[in-house]
Amino acid sequence: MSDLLERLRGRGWRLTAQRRVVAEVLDGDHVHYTADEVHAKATERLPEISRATVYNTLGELVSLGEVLEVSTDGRAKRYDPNAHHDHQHLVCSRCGTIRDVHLDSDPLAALPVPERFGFQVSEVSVTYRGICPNCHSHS
Amino acid sequence: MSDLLERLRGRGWRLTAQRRVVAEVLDGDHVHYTADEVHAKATERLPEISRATVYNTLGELVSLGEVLEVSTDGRAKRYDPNAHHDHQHLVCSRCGTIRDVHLDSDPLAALPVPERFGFQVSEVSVTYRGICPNCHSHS
DNA sequence: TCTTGACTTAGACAATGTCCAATGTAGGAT
DNA sequence: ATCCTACATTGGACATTGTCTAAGTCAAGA
Repeated sequence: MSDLLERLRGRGWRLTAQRRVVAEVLDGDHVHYTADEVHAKATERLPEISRATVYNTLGELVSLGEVLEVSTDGRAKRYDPNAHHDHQHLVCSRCGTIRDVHLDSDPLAALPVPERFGFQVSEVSVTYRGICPNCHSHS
Repeated sequence: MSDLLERLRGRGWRLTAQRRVVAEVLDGDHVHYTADEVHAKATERLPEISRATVYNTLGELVSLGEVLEVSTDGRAKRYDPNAHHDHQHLVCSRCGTIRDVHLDSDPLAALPVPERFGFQVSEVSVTYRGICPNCHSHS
């Protein structure tokens, strides 16, 4: 993730302790925290970081295309640092955990042109829901 | 939609003016209101209806499988009365309007079994995003 | 028509997210 | 090394969306 910080600095991002901490928290694969979870974890390393800054920074990372915003339920959005690998999500309807998954075929191809109603379609997201093995064995 | 009311009454639903009004508001195709929009429209016909009742009734309709809950952005959930026809959604990233669309192929087939990680997948939702013709011409 | 349990209500509360004015600071300029 | 200043951060008020509860109301069966 440190190359991320380099890349952003090259784009004129001012590098602050707060931004570095947020980026560090998001580091890793299969990480899907809510904004407040990111804030809680960031607070462990930088106790005075404010909620507003975390929201701002996450929003910037999303605009810059470095992080994906995932709204799986109607609850809090989750942030996915794995933005450079095309993937979709598999969500457990019981416990809410998320897995990244990779598809066989481009879901955009499944939408016939007449069904696009003149929209310039630029993005597709596919969410699979089901019960994860862990919840299933405990039921 | 009046057959809906009949069906629900058969399932032990007590038929009240409030529930009738909510169902009437949801009547129609390509209707995707938020809960508060439903409340506003319901208020036109039944001024004293409360927000809590609208939320309750929508929740019941969803549990009964008569209405779909759609969370397209991280904002308010929208309610889709077209629950009995399999379909997906196309959302305008600018103005937020939603169209129902129908796919060529089953999106479940695009997820290879090894990518299911032992989940019992029961549901798929596909959301396409883009700029609608109206927003595009006004840009 | 009476009765009763289900329904509705108003408003407090909770969770998530946004905004703003005051303050602080990264990094280029000197 | 220090100074400047535009950009970043802060805290707290506010907004939006949704949930809960206690008290009152009513649909529909007896």
